[in-house]
Amino acid sequence: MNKKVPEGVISRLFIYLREISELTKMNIHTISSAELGERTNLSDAQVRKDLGYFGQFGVSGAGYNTDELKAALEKILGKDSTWNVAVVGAGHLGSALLAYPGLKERGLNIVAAFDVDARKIGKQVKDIVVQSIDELSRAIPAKKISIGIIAVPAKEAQGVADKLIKAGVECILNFAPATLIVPDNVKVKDVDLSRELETLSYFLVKREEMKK
Amino acid sequence: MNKKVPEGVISRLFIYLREISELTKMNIHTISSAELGERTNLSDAQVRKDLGYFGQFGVSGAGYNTDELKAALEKILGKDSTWNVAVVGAGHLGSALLAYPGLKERGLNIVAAFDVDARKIGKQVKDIVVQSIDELSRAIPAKKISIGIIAVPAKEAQGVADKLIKAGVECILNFAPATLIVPDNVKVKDVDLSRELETLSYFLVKREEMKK
DNA sequence: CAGACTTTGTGCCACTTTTCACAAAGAATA
DNA sequence: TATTCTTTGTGAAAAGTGGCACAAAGTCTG
Repeated sequence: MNKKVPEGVISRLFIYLREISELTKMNIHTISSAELGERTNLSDAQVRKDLGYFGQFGVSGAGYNTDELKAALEKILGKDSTWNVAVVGAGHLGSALLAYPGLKERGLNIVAAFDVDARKIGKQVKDIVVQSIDELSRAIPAKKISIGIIAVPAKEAQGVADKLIKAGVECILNFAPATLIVPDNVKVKDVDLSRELETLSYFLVKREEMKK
Repeated sequence: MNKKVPEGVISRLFIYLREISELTKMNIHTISSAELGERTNLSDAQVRKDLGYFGQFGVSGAGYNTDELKAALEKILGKDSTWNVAVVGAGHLGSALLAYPGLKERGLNIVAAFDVDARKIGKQVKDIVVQSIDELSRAIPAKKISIGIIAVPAKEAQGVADKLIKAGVECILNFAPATLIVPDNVKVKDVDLSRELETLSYFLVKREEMKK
């Protein structure tokens, strides 16, 4: 059963879970792959195939029981476990993350925040007090933090990544527009907001060209 | 020359441009595909193939002239044109975007912000004053806004998207964890921060399982 | 309970994207 | 200038991903 599961599948599984959770709240207890696909802008075949990586959850002729599917997805995706997260960089973006309630709901607890800027150290957002980055190497193992979020300017990103990894972090979500070089056993996910927008703008450029 | 260019290629072209810009600043005027690949965590072949979609920019035996490649990439990616952007939702994330300096540098001008919450209307971030969402349909065409950013709770996202599209927006960057249904001629890009983190956490779950 | 209908699970095919590998082009050297 | 070395550009092979289509399994109806 251990065929390699593409990362896109995992991402979509979270989308299905989100949708199914809505359905159970609305007291809907059955859904077909076609309906679920419609609600998520995906094809029915894709829905079935994605689920197929992990087992058989449906009933021929009837579809999926939402309660069972919800439970199954939560188990697959590890929603019963929680993880401790640190945010490095307490600027606008870092603060927005600290204040975002959606994460705790999903088992992702931000338990520490760091910054170099003396003016930001000591600042409190919700129940987190921003610490000096010098305390990072002690705090990460002490608080059993396994995910680090980098929300600092591009120039500092690699240095912060190195510190986080040395302190024992296993995954990094990188908001800095910079390419991080990390060891193989560390997982990095880049989220580059300006690049997303730039890619959209390229679409507009292309469209303008077409008009001519 | 009009073979279809995969979207991933465009995204990487922005990465190359970012890197090349650094190099020119450092007075480095030549780079090989191998080096550029190393700096961006991509293979040399990928670099060459991506560039190959748009022409021939290198010199056999020598590599690429960074100044020329920079100019070429800027032209390809439409960095000479600028676009007007609106942010809907002036919560933490929306405000962070309003304050983010990186966008203007890249030709993306946030020229308006909207919110439903009376307490946020009138709030000023940099030189933008948050307006009532009721003014959206007038402001979008008046300010020639072609990109909309949705930074509102999931429940309101579809409604906001409909308003934006009706007002004439052509692209949407959606931060809300919701699936948007839009017409074919509108381009949507989803950025779901909690899903990114959840995907990372799945990686940790998997790793835990492996240990057993 | 028989037959019609619905929907799953999945093998197979088509398409997309990446990697390989090498001839051709130019640089460097002596 | 001839020879060697480096690096590009690009067809062709490989890998990855999504969609089709249909047998099998179950539901529903009269």
